[in-house]
Amino acid sequence: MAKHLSTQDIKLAVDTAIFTVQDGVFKTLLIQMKKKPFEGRWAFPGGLLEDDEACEGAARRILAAATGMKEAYLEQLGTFDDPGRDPFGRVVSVAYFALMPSEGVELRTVEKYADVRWWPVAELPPLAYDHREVARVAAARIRAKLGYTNVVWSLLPKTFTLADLQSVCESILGRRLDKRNFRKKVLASKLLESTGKSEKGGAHRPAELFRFAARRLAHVVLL
Amino acid sequence: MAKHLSTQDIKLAVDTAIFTVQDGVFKTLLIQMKKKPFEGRWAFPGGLLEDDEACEGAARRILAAATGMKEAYLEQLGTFDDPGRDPFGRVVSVAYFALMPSEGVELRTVEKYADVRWWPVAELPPLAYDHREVARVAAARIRAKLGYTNVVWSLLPKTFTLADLQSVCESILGRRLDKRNFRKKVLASKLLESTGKSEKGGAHRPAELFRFAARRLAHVVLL
DNA sequence: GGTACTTTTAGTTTACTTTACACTAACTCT
DNA sequence: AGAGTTAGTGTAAAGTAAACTAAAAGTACC
Repeated sequence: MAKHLSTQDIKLAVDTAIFTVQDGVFKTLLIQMKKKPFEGRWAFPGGLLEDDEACEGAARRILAAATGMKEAYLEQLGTFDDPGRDPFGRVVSVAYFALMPSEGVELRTVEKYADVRWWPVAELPPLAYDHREVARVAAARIRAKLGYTNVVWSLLPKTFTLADLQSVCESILGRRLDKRNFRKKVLASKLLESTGKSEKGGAHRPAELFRFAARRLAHVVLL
Repeated sequence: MAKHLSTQDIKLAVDTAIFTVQDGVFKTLLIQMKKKPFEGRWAFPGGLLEDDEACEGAARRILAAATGMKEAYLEQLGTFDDPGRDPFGRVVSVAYFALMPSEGVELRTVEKYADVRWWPVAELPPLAYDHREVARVAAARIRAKLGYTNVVWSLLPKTFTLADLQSVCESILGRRLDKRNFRKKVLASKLLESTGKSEKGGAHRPAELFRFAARRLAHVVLL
């Protein structure tokens, strides 16, 4: 029951929290803001929703603008709408999270921002708006999802070794896994197929290179 | 990068999908619409977000208006924003789902709606907007959540028998569970405590009445 | 060219978890 | 008192998860 007519002076924004694993560290992309009152503060990239634009489309737009990559796993995280979250007025944010391999990404600093960087998820700087909460929710979702789906493919390049795969899982979970049990489970899942090739280069036995049989989200118990 | 200034003629609505289990059937509350072009169609109750109102508050307001109940489990489901979802214009809907016991609920038909009814989730009528999709996502989330949390308390009255609890789980999952294994797991979880009383009334051995030790969301494997 | 070094690869045993399954107990109604 | 109905209980078998050690295949160095 509306007591007063809703003027709906509410704006809709989309924020995209982009995650990767780089050098064995679970990281997220933050931009450094220029405008007050958040001058110098870090935040997830985002922007207002354009007319007739779908939120997911906006999230992809933001993703491409920041990384130059179009291929990434993208999922809606949730909507953050605390009336006090934005000092400029009532802005409701639909947050998405994206997962991508770190290989071949060149961060693009655009005019709008002072800087763009990958930050270890475990050591984030103070964030603008309610982005600390967004980060918390996103990391929890990703960790959980790793356990009951095969999303991890979205963080790896086209081919990879079992050690690479295990390392990515360990980085996100923040704990070590048993190598033999890990290999057993992953191979038994039939999600991977061998490329026949192997990775040369180290002073050790070369590792077989695998690829994912299908890069589509499926529910599987992997860990 | 916005090509044109965002006029943001976008409106924000909140819809609340309310679920219960009644007579062993998993049901959801639908209202019948009066206004065209959805005249006669069924939909989840909802409405525009008021200024300075938090989405969750709006969801609670809608919940109370439809059922008279204030106590219910409430969780954000997701935001549905397909530009074509509402024929009246661009309306983005933040959807919530609620779980409540069916005992003591009196549905209130308000002026705004032609009718209000509980509908079996398995046999929904044609729905307005994209509410079919909302229903699908909500039911999937509830079923999944039943497996790794204790949300089921939100569907039961203060005291209940183990048979009641099992019946509610079965109704939502849509499959039968083994009585002895179910009792074993539930009792081992330490989530329940006995009230000491038992349920009289049937022409059979009376069943012990239990209550939940804590009515707070926790992660537990129950099924 | 041989030896030391490093990482990959593979299988078994043990503990635990899950599933399947059938009878007795307690009460009501006639 | 007997028939009918639901509540309440344990055990064995199968499957899943966890712990654990040694050989294979390459490179680097001498």
